[in-house]
Amino acid sequence: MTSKSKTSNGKASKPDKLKRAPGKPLYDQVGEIARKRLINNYWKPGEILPSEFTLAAELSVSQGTVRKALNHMVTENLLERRQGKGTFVSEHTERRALFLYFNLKSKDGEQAMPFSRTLACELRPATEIERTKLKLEHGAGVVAMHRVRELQGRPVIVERLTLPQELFPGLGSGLELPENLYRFYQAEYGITVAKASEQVSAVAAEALEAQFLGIMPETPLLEIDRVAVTIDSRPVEWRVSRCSTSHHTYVAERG
Amino acid sequence: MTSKSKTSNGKASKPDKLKRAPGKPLYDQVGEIARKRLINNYWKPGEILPSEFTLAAELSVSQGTVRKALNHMVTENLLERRQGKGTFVSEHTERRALFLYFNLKSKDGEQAMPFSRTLACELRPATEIERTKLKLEHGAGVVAMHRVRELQGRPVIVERLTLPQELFPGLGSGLELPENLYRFYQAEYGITVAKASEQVSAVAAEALEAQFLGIMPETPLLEIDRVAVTIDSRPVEWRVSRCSTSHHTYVAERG
DNA sequence: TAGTGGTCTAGACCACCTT
DNA sequence: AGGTGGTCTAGACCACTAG
Repeated sequence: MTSKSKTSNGKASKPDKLKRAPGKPLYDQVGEIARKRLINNYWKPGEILPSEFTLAAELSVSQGTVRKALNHMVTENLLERRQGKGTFVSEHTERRALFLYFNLKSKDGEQAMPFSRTLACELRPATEIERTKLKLEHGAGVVAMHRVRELQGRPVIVERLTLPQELFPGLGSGLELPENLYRFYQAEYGITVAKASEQVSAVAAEALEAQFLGIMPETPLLEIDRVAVTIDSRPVEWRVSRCSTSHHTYVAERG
Repeated sequence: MTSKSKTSNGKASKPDKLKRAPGKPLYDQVGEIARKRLINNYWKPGEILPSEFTLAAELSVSQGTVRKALNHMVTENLLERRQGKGTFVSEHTERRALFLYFNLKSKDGEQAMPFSRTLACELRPATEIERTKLKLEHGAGVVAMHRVRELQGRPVIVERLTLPQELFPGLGSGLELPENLYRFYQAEYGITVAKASEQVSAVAAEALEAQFLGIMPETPLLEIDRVAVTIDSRPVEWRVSRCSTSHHTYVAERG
């Protein structure tokens, strides 16, 4: 082991030339290196990447191979390309929060911005279901929050959020939470939500929920159970939203 | 107009050479031609396409340009590629129906096949809401059907389907409907569903629905309102499914 | 062995942005 | 003018499938 370089850690420490590996296209290897650089924050949100030619030279592949790898990451919303300027690491902007991670639309066609009030925030040990959802060890702690979210001035969502305490040190000490949480996670804790899985079902409103939403108890609500994960699939947030669907619907495209 | 050929109709009648157009990449033009050939059934479901080189020669572009156009259509599930064999027009298989267009999963992890019983089927003029959903003219007729669908032997979904009569001549004359409707539309009527938009909300079970599902009236149900469209975005089917979510949830991936 | 799609390269030119 | 990503080409070689 005379070489100091490592091709596998994603650092820019003069990686060895990439070699064709059986069943492993070069562009996948380029993609893995790029992913690692995002994961370990060597490339940070909002920053510009080296040009395709620079990366190609660094990794001893052609520009077209780098291009294919980066384009794939663009389809995953990890990178953004701007002609004439360069390739940038995606940030959690307002637009992204709304289009990618907020799927309640008004039945009257309007896409409304939610406004949230945080009701409570506590630190405590994870329950069993929380450990399962967030893949936590026995004894791990969580930050648990409650919110009510309004659309067009009307309370529409009551929400319970659970985060691994370990990933968010200091969170929960009576501070005002911003509207765009994923941007907050990214900016304050270096944690980037890359995708989320949702399970949707119908439930009856409990007494307290009904009060917050200004509806009758037992009214049918849409329950969205979401686990958000990082690029490397580590769970970051468990969120259960209960939504009044009298004026809004949850939308999805299929196929 | 001395030339008999038309580059715009998607037929294989010796199209003119494609030319670079401002703001219109060649691969988009190739994609448009390929789409038209799918739309007018010049290339039929299950059939093999000419090889990349053949298409490239026909359209006077390079193989790489054809490749880019076809790959994009693969991501839209319009085509399938099989190494060493060729490129094929997608069919509505069992797999596709389940993975792309059936999004209720058992909470116990099992992915169950639905089993459907058709309760009623009638021909009648479209209502106003049906005309809106299916983009029909005043006075147009529809085929309206009712189904109950079971998962693991348990009735879980009551479903109302509405189709434009014009697109499905002869449908509704007391025939048994198959489980995979989209394959049926494709095989019997040459109509291919390419994608669908869904609006999900929570509703209370009506008396009759409750009876069919073996639950109490007023139980919260998940309502999925889906409009399915063809490659060229013409509405084909409006489907409203009301689902009991005691043992199943609707799943979606975001980001 | 021949044909197909899949990978990779090298180079040309274009469109856009910055200086 | 120079740098960036975007398009397009041409050609080489590989992997898989078929007859």
